[in-house]
Amino acid sequence: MSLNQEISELFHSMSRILELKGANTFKVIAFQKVSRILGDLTFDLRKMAEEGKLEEIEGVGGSSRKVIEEYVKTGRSTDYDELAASVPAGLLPMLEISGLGPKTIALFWKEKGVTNQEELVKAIESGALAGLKGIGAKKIESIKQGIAMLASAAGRIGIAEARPIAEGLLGRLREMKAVKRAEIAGSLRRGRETIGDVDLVCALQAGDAAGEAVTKAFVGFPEVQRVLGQGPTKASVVTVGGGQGGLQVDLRIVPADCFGAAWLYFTGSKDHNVKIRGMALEKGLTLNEWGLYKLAEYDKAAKKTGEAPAVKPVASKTETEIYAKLGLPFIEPEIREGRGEVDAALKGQLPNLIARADIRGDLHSHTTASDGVASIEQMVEAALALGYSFLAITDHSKSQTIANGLSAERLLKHVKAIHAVRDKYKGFTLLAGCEVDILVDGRLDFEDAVLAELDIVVASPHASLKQDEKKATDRIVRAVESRYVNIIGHPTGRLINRRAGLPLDFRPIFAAAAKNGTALEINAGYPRLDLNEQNARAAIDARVMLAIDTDAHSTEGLAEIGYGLTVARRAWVGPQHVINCMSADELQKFIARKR
DNA sequence: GCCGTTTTCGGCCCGACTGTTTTCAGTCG
Repeated sequence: MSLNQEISELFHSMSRILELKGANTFKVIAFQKVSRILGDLTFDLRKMAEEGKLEEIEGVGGSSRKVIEEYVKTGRSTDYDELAASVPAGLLPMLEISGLGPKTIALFWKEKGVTNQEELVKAIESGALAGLKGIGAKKIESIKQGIAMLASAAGRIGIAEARPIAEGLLGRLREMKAVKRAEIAGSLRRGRETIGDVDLVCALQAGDAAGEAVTKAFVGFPEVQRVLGQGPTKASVVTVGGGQGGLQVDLRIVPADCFGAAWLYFTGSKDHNVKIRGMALEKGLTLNEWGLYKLAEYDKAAKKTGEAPAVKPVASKTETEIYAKLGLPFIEPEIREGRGEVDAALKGQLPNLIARADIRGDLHSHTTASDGVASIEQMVEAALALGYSFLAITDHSKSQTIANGLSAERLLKHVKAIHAVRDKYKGFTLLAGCEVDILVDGRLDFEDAVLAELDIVVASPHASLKQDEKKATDRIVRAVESRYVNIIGHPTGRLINRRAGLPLDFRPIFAAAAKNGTALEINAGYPRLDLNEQNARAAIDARVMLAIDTDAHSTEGLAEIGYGLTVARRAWVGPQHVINCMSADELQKFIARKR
């Protein structure tokens, strides 16, 4: 774990302990914010600490600065140690139990001596908790369910697993007459690589007060395994699919006139919402899921649960309109993470995010020559159908025996075959390449003389992914420095929720990549998505060029670039950062410059 | 704990649902 991650987790733990101790909520939130911001940083905290610049980080004040400085120097924090000693360590994991919050955990601890989850289960079974103030039979039952759910939950599930489930439910909602519009919100809309739950927002037809009927139908959909809550404006369920314990889906229903406000609100992130709500207050406005209102009018207006307040909003129908009234341009959902997007928007410095139309070709693909299922011609036809002007065929090298990797001899024959196909497609640039293995010590799987015959080289790590940081980093740097390597494919080799991948120190890698003109790949294939968004953003900050490739093994695979673009957009990447957005000529120059 | 061209003190986003309540606390998002 990197130093930044360690300190981020330290602050997370401190915020949790403070929560349990019933500390001022805003102090809890302040530490949570520090934790999140430090976790997202693209630069090293040690350097910031040494230069005395910690308080320049938004959210870091005097107290947090001291904690960080001490930790950087000594690897510990006396503030944290004191806090940790003040509550039983076993209480912290109990906060993960759904339906059980800090107040109740503290109550059980102080009144019944419950200090961990095991003791909680015993206390429930023995009936020891009955009779405590505010604790009835239903509450006990809900805690029991929460414990069972936690035990069966697989944690956050991947975006590619969650999206089909969400779209299935959306389809059913959209078929209902009372429903005017239904959309995905939350972290799924923002495109996070893993999803804790799915948020859906649904607008009713004008004048239709059928919210109750919609939630009733929703909780009865065949995908629904369990109903967690249900009212006229919202419902919460667990679906059958989506990991071992099912996937939680929250539906929120609003009148059509409030759709923009609700969509904005439920898309989040929480940090983004807090920021723009603060801006609203500064302008004498207040923003909630119903709309943006003049504060004075809003305070006086009649309000009923589940209904828009009885006052005309300043804006509410579309997100664009609400942003505009706050003095902001539209902010793309992928960057609504409280990572400086609102300040950038205010300064007119929002990034021009890369879009599907900017992609002119794919530089990492496989054919039947190794482990793909399509021929060279079929892949070219598929690329043409996508409107691409170039494609690189990059079959595996010899070490990948399991993937039918090519020997030098087979590779050179394959190059000839690719060039023969190339000559048939005028105006299209077909590159003969190879996805060459980066061996354990950073050498490549082919001699330079072989690589010199190729139009483009993608070098990727496939084996020995459990090296220590030093070895792994040296290995990748060596490949970056090779004059024949144009792209490092899936640099860490991680698989979301399955394999951590190489523990790389990216700073020397970025420095070498920028200096040598080697691009780093965002592999668009799920569950790779490697580089991830943090590393991709740090890469462009370090002036490294990126490639976004599908690593397609079929013609259909070539079309699946969406999640790669999502990672890039979340990393504030624009077309100017990505070699797949170059013209074929510029790309050839980018490759030639290195040799 | 953090923050500031209205503020160095006094705010900090806010609503829905549940359960245990006779008017609200806890939890969640």
